[in-house]
Amino acid sequence: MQVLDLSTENKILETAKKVFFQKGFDGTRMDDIAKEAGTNKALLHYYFKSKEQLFAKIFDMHAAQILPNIEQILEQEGDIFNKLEHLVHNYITYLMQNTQLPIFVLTELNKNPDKTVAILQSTNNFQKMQQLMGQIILEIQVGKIKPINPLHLVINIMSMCVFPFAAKPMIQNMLKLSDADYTLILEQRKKEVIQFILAAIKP
Amino acid sequence: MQVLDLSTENKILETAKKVFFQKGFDGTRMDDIAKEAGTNKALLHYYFKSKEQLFAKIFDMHAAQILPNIEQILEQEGDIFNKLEHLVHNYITYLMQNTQLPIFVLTELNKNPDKTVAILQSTNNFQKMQQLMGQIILEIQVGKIKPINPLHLVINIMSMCVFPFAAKPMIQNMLKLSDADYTLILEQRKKEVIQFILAAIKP
DNA sequence: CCTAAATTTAACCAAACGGTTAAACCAAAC
DNA sequence: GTTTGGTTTAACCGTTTGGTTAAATTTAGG
Repeated sequence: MQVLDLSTENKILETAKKVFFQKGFDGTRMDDIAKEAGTNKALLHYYFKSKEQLFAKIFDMHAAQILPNIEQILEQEGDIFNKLEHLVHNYITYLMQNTQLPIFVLTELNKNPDKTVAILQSTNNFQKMQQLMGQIILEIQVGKIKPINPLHLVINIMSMCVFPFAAKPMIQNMLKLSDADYTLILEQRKKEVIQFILAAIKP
Repeated sequence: MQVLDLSTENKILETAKKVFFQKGFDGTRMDDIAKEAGTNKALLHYYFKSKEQLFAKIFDMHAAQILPNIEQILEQEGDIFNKLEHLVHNYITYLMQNTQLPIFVLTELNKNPDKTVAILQSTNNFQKMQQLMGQIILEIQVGKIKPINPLHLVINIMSMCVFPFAAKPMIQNMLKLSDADYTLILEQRKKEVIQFILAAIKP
């Protein structure tokens, strides 16, 4: 939930996010956004110049959030296991409040990989990832976790957290799950996923 | 690679697959397909009636392949660990030859979840999944694998296999990997993923 | 108030789009 | 060689789309 800023410009941004998230760039009509925002097309162009620029604004504002907030995790107390537990828990919790984010970002990034620069700029996530992976290597050397390629560990963690959101319709159909079932399962995964990971890496 | 059937109809189908996979339904123009197939728009309508029908044909022909071939796996010899190893290996190997398939299917399925019916029809995958999960439950009772919710195990396996294909641009950027690096990593995952899974579920 | 700037609206435009049509082409059957 | 059927083409059509424009309305400063 967020406080409503009813200025026209913000109303448009809010609506544009909603529509772009649902239908993607190509599937979205400027008129759709205008009507749903209770205004008209010319207004969108007045405030945001073009469809491309409006989309870019929405994308830039949200795309980076598909990555886990590693900075916050690294600063926390506790051992590596505690940190990973927080990572998974916070990550899934955030995605449950932004269920459309993964498929939106993944789709648009795939269609135009150059836009990845935007994600890179906003957070210097590469260094954070390097830090996390460095920490994993240290723990391996100390024998606190099993030898494992940290690259694959990181990819595994992201996969298990993000994929169930991007693949909801597929998994739901494959396993015949209702919407309520699925929400429940996502909720369970906050614990299941970290259990699975710890079982895999604890010596 | 597949043998070329140079009949116009097949040339169109081949090209349509390529373009739809790259740009999705909304991003694809009938003219794009026509030109790339070395023909013209009227031909597409002559053979396939409408954009929707042409797309439906492509989607129906390929969508089901995003699910792992469980049937083949269940029939194989060896214990559950061997079966899972084959599953992961075959699955990743197949996706490496169809890298665009996951993002294509996931995107279109998300935009129109009703189409999931098509996947359901072609393979009765639900029963196969139930069989696999039943087998997992049995192994748990015998104490051959740790107690784990088979639903989450199945989701974890699919996640770790499929996600790296759907999220290639994101992961590549996040970890600063070249295309060659990434291919190598996907190749490694044929072994890494099953290792990770077995470490997590072996008692 | 009055004015000037910012905001909002409705009408309009050209290009792009999916789709149609009628004629041309071409191979096999007679 | 002519007919017949499927195949291919170029030209065309109506609608939708992103974008523009000029006028109308609201807001803020003097």
